[in-house]
Amino acid sequence: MNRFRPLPPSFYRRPAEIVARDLLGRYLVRELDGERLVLRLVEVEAYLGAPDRASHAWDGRRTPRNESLYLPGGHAYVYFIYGMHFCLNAVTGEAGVGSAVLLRAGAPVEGEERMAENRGWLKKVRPGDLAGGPGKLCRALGVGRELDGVLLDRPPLYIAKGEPEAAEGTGRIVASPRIGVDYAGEAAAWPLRFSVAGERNVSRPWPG
DNA sequence: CGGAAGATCCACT
DNA sequence: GTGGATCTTCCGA
Repeated sequence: MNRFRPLPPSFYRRPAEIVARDLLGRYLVRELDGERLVLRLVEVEAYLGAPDRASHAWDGRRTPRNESLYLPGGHAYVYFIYGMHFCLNAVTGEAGVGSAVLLRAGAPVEGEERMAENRGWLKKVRPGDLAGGPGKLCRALGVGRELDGVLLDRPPLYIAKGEPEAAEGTGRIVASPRIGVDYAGEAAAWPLRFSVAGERNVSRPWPG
């Protein structure tokens, strides 16, 4: 049987924080030039949409850049940030909500060599840091603007069942405040960053 | 219209 | 710990 069967769109049509936890341990699969690149998701963040000041959809904001954030759950939202980097999200909930899960870090499962090549000028590819951060993750997988708005249930980009952490209970899942959102008032403290305890392939250590 | 800052990362001190 | 890369959006003049 296929180890990399995609999750259906219905998986994503739930609240972002539920989907975020459920995504930990899943396989993020990218097919690139006939090659299969696979990361096991170890760090994600939930963004809640209009009520969440840290979200690109805060207060219902709509711009050309974030348009795909309002698609139905199960689509990709890829955006360009700091004039340098792409970030990949899985849109969650129903169409028009604007909630999503940012895929922050993954551990290599397949295609590690190619992913290291993709990193290119984002060099310093050290063990445990191949995709340890949202910009690095996109760079490693060759994810760019052309994948903004695609459905995540088929090649060339999908998320497969993998080895979900949530299925083991919450013992291995750590919740903490999101990274780089200090400007977001109360929302900055919401514990919407989720990572796998003990994983070294994360963007930053855990608090405490 | 201009300046500032951002869901980032790297090089250097 | 600081500065730079330089796209996109926001806000004040």
